[in-house]
Order: sequence, then structure tokens, then C-alpha cells
Amino acid sequence: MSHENLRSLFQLVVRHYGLLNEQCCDQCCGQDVSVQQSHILFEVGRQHHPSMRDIANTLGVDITTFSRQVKSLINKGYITKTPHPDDQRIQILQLTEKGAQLEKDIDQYMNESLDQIFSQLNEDERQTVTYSIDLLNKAMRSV
Amino acid sequence: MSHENLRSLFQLVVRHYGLLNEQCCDQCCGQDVSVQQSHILFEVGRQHHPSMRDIANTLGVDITTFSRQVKSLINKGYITKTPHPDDQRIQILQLTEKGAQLEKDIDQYMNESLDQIFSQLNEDERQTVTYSIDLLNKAMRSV
DNA sequence: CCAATTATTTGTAAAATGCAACTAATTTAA
DNA sequence: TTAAATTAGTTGCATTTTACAAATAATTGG
Repeated sequence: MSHENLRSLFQLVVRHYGLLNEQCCDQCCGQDVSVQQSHILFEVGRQHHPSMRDIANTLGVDITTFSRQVKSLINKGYITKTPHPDDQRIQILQLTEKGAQLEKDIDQYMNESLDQIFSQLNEDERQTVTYSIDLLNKAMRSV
Repeated sequence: MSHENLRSLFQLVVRHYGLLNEQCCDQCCGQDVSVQQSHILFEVGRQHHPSMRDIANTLGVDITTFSRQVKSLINKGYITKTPHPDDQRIQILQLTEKGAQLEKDIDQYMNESLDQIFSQLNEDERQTVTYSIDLLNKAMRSV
């Protein structure tokens, strides 16, 4: 079976979403973090007391690259790294207040961008698309 | 309005689709092209006699980086660069036979991956999702 | 208590990135 | 018509990103 439309959508998302983030970094947070780093902020904010490996696995990036990205985000004051009380090997990541604020700004920018996409649709279409997004989310997560 | 699910799906797509491509390059074409380069092949194959700038703009990458990626793909024998007959500044890109074959292999791999996602859905859901994908494609392209 | 495992970091070398400056072809406008 | 401006693409260079190996450090299992 050919999934040209889905592949095309994904390609579009990969590029535009990356692009969006890049524009966002220029526009809303003055180039201070990269796209990759904005994904890290997003996940650290969303997960509960995640370790280095938790986030690296979720994002599907090499742990060594991730380690250096985290170092950079710590230097910029957006996240902190604290050894787990029960296992000193594990480093728990957390957004700083500054990091949480940045993630909030990025989130707002993203929502405005996604509003633009949704504003192209009528109410029925919006409902159908929203429902399908849930389905796709679940399907992708269970593969 | 908050689009947490859509943002989440996009994040997932950005990561997994990139990942997918990376796995694909390992598995189906022996690491010979990068993710970025596979996107170039995809677009060169899809557009009609595109120029350097056409593809770079579509992909949202810097033209200087793109220029070097193209050089690499030419060296590997996947694409060709021909001056436009009416304007010698413009270079027209085209897949070689080898490049078209590689893109076909990648496409097949992608379709199999997307089949896996779709196999999580029942027939009704599949139809709804397919319809929504069309809507989203159109909405995103018109923003 | 020592070997094996797990989490993370660093060494290093290759690749990707993007700004600035360049060449070359074409268009514009006096 | 011809010099200035514009456009397409390339290269120099410095920075960042990447990922494999190897190291360190903490923990677990036998």
C-alpha cells in the first residue's frame, strides 16, 4: 500500500515544524536555543523527574550528543541536573524558572502557528482532524 | 487555543520520521546517504526540473549547506546538475538512474513503516485518518 | 568482594552549519 | 549600449553537531 499523502504530510511536518521552531528561536527567544534544544526543553518540561537516558531515548538521539546538549542548556541556565538520591549514577533533569518561561514562550508561538493551520478548516473538518490526530498519535506510539 | 495533541504528533513525526529515515539508511541503502540527503532525493524526484534554489527553499535549508550536499550527492552518482539553457546561472537538478533507484528503495521502506502505523487502525478509522491527512496537507500548504 | 552491568562523560575525528565574501550570468535603467 | 544592480551558486572559515571508542563512576549479582 502506498502512503504518498501521509509521507508527504510527514515530510512537510518534519521540515516546516523544524523550520517553525527555527523561526521561533529567531523571533521569540532570540536564537538562544537550537531546534534540537527546544525539543529537549519540551520533553524535560513534560516528563516527571526524567533522567538523561529517559529524554535521550524519547528523542531518539545519541546519549553522548545529548550529554553535550544538556551541558550547553545548563550553561545557558535553562535546566538543572541533580543526582538521583537512590542512585548517584542517574542525573535527574529539571527546567529552571528561566527554562520553564522559555518553553512557555515557545509553546505559545507554536500554538499560534498551529492556529493558523486550523483556521483553514471549518468546524466539522476541525473535529474530524482532531479525532484523527488522536488516532495517529496512539497508532504511532504503539508501533 | 492549545494544540497539545497536534504539537505532540508533530514532535513525534519530526523525531520518528527522522529516525525512520536514519534506520532506513542503515537498513536499506547501507548508510550511503544522510537523512538530509534523502530529503533532497525525494524533492528532486518529485519536482519538475528544479533549480538549486527551488529545492533549498522547499527544504528550508541554507543554500551554502545545500550546495555542498548536492556536491556530495553528485560525487556519489545520485543526481546531476545541468545549466539551464536560457539562464546559465541556474543549475537544474535531476536524479540519475541510480538515484531514482535509491529513492524508490527508500520510498518502499517508508511505505512499509507507514503500513505498520495504519495496521493499528480499523477500516473506518483508516478512512477518517486518510481524509484528515488530505485536509491537513492542504491546510499546511496554504499557510 | 569482585565481576558484570548501567549511567553518564570525555577524546577525537568527521560532517554539517551559516555568515561573509566571491565569481559569473543576467537584468535594469540612464 | 553599457555600467550598476540583481540573482544563482560556490568557497573560506570558524563554530557546532555528531557519533564511535574508551574512560569514569555507581550499583548490582553471584
